[in-house]
Amino acid sequence: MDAPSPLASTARLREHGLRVTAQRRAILAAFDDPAAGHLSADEVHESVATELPELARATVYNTLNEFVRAGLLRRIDGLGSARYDDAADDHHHFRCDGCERLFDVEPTGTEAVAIGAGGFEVERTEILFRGRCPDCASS
Amino acid sequence: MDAPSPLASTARLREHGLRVTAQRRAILAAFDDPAAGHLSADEVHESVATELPELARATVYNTLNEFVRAGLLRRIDGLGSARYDDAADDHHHFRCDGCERLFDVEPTGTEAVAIGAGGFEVERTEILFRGRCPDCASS
DNA sequence: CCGCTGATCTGGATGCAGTCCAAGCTGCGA
DNA sequence: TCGCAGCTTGGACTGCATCCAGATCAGCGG
Repeated sequence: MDAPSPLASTARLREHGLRVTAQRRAILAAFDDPAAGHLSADEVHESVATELPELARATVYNTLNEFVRAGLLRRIDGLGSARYDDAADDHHHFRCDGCERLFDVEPTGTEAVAIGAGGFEVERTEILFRGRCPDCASS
Repeated sequence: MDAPSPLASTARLREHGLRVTAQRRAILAAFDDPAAGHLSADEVHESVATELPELARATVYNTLNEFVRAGLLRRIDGLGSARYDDAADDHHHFRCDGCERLFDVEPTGTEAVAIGAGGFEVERTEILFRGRCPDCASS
């Protein structure tokens, strides 16, 4: 298993051609906790507050956008506010119409999906399932 | 082919258990033009303005939400503002990272996609492709 | 190791999609 | 035709997100 550490954050930033700053390391590190998942900009801001109390909200927004552009994070829309996801492991999502929660899922048969024709160069395929989660299904 | 008409709008509203009002018919009719596609709330408001100049913005928002809940329309997030799509024909989308445009596509192999386990009751599967559209790919 | 410079950070103002609310209106079932 | 639950209105309001100008800093060349 890969241990999260300041070193790891620094390395990942450099690999993606980004300058390394304390702010960027802290923001990226907020996504190391696998239990956190699907953080909003304000949750990131809050999560980093203990380490960097001065961090401006604008910096969080700028940095998250930058990370998405660089391919470090994925942006998830459709919940009230934008949420972000570690792009490293590629999973997909299930959105419950009952409790509105978002779950990570790993569907099968995704390799078969393709656009027939048209000259589109597909770089990524995101699949969103909707319906009822196990909890809401039994009620 | 199915001819768009006031009658058709009225019937579709009733079928979905919705009250029929002039506002609702006009808003639903805005999606009859297949060339329009992916309308934002304000574009709907503008499109209906010639017929119903008094239509309140709040009504457009309320009604679009209602239509999505009823299954008449689909909501598309991720562009600057929310956009809406006729839910009748089920297609998927391609988002170009170059020009930011959204295209309708009809991928193959979608039937094979499924969530292995976990007790999720899937009602709908939305697939979003990302990459470069034909125009942007050649540049 | 030092200084430069363009990228980054700050924080406060600003923009704007979308929601809320109270009052008036209306579709439609009885 | 009548009544009322549900719809519409419009103006106020919320909150996510961006913009801006000045201060700061990472990283490179010397």
